[in-house]
Amino acid sequence: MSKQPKYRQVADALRREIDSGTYAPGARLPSESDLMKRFDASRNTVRNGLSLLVSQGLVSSSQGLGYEVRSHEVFKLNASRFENLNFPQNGDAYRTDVTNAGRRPHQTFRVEITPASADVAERLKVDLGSTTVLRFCHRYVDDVPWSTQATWYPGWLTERSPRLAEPGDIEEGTTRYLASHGIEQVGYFDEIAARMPTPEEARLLEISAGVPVLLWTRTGYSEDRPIRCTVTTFRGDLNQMNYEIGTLSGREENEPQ
Amino acid sequence: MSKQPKYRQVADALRREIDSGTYAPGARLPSESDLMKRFDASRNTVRNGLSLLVSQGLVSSSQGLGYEVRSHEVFKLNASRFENLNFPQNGDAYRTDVTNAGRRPHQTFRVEITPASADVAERLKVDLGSTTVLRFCHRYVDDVPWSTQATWYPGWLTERSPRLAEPGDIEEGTTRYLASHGIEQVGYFDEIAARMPTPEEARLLEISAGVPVLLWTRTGYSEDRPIRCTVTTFRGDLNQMNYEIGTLSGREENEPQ
DNA sequence: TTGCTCAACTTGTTGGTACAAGCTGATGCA
DNA sequence: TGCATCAGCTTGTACCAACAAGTTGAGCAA
Repeated sequence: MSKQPKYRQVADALRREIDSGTYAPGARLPSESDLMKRFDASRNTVRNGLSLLVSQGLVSSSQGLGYEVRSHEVFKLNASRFENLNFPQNGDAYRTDVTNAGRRPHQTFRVEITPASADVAERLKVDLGSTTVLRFCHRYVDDVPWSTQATWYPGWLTERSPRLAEPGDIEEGTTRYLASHGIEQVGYFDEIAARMPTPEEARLLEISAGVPVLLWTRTGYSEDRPIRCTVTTFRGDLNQMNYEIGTLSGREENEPQ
Repeated sequence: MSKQPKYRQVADALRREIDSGTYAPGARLPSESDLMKRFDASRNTVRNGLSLLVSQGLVSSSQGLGYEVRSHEVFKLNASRFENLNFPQNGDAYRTDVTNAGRRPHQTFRVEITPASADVAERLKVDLGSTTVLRFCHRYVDDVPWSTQATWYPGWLTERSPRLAEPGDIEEGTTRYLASHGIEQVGYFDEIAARMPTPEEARLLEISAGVPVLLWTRTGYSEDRPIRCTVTTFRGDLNQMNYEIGTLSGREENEPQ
C-alpha cells in the first residue's frame, strides 16, 4: 500500500489536515505522544515527521508548549514607489507605510565608516577597500523584528553631504536630503534573492526554522554614477515585494495619499 | 565552557569550515562515522547537526554518497525588461535569455480551461469560477528543472485572440501575439514572495531540503483592465530577479542587443 | 577485455531509553 | 486572599541498536 516511509506519512497526514483547516493557523497540533499512538510509531519517527513540517515553515515548536500551526500575515512593500520623489511622503517610506497599516514602527540605528567589500565596491563603482559610509538600520513592527537594512554611500558623496556620515536619523529621508544637495537619484537597479538565513540573520530577525529571508539589494544612480547601495534583509514569511510598472488601469489599493 | 548543545556545535564547526573554504562547494564532508569520532558524539547527534546544515541549504546529502557542500550559481532574470516591447526580442524572453547565457533551454507545455480561483479572479477582475484559459509551462535549463509558469487569461480575452486557448506554443511570444490583436500590455503589477516549497513544488523542481522558492506573480494590464496573470515559481538557489527603474548611468551589462 | 557479483562503504529509517528543561494549573501554606 | 511549590504535561538533547538501501570499487569469471 504505502511505499512512503512512516515519518513522511505522519508529515503528509498532518499537512493535509493543516491545509484542510482541521488545524487552523495558530492552533496546536496533538502532542508527540498522541501522535505516537495515532500512527503507531516511535517518538523518533513522529519527531522526524514533525521536523519536516517545521523545516518547511508550516509549524513551529517550543519546549513545554507543543507544536503550533504558523500563521502568516504578509506585509506588502511597494518597492517601485519606495523612495520615489514623485510620490511625496513625510520622512522615510518605512515609517509611513507601517503607520498607515495601523502598526507601530520602531528602529535602531548605527553609522560606521568601513572599507568597501567586493560586493559593495562593484555596485558603487569604487575601488575595493576604499572608504564608504555604512548606515545600518534594524527595524521592528509592533516590536517584532522585521528587517535589517544596510546602506553604503561612496566616500566622494559623503564629502558633499556630510550629514550622511554623522550618527542620528535624517528626518526628511536620505533621498530627499541628497536631492537638496544637488544629488538626485534618477534610477535604481534592484536585485531580489531568497535563501535560508545565516545563524546571525536568524538571531537578528528572530527567525524560526523553515523560514527563508528575502534579500533586496538596491543600487541607486544619479545622472553620473552610483550613489548608494542598500541591502535589506526581510523575513520571508512576513513580507512581499511589489512593483508597479507602467499604467495600471483600475487598481485602487496602495494609491499615494 | 560551551552552553550550546552538542549537535549545534557540530553544525557550527562544519559551517565555519565551509565558510572558510576548508570544504569548498562541491566537496564532500567527512562521513557520519568520521564525525562521530571527531566530535565524540553518537550517530544521531551528528545527524542532527548535519540535518541543520541541510535544512539551511548549505549542504545536501544522498544515500550512499555522503554529504556534499552545495554550490549555487544564480541565474539573473531582468524582470523589468521581461516582456517589454521596447526591448525587441525574438520569441519569448526565457529562451533568448537562456541561450545567451550559453545554456540549453527546454520546456514542456500544457493548456487548460479552468474556472478562476479566488486569487486569479481577484487579480483578473473576473467573477470567481468564471472561465479562464491556463497556459502552463515547465522550464528546464540544461535539463535541470528551473521554473514552472502558469498564466491565466480571462475568458473575454480568449474570444478575441483564439490561439491562446489552443494547445501549442505561440512562436512570436504571447505579448506580441496579443499586441497584434490590438491588446497591448501597457503596465503590470509584480508581486514577489519567498517560502519553502510544497511537496508538489519540490517534486516538480527537484528541490532538495533547505532551498526556498521564489514566487513571482505578474498581473498585466491593457488600457482598460487586467489581461493576464502569470505565476512563476523559481528555485530560490538558482535564480535572482532584477529590476531596472529609471536611468542607470554606466551600467553596461545586460544591455539589449 | 568485458561483465558480473559482492564486500564494504555510505546515508536512510525505525525502534528503544533516559534525562533536561519549559510551561501550566492544582494544591496547599501563610 | 495571595503566593510559592510542585506534579504532570509538553518538547529538547543524547545515547544505543538494528536493518534497509544506494554507491563504489575490487576481484573473479567468461
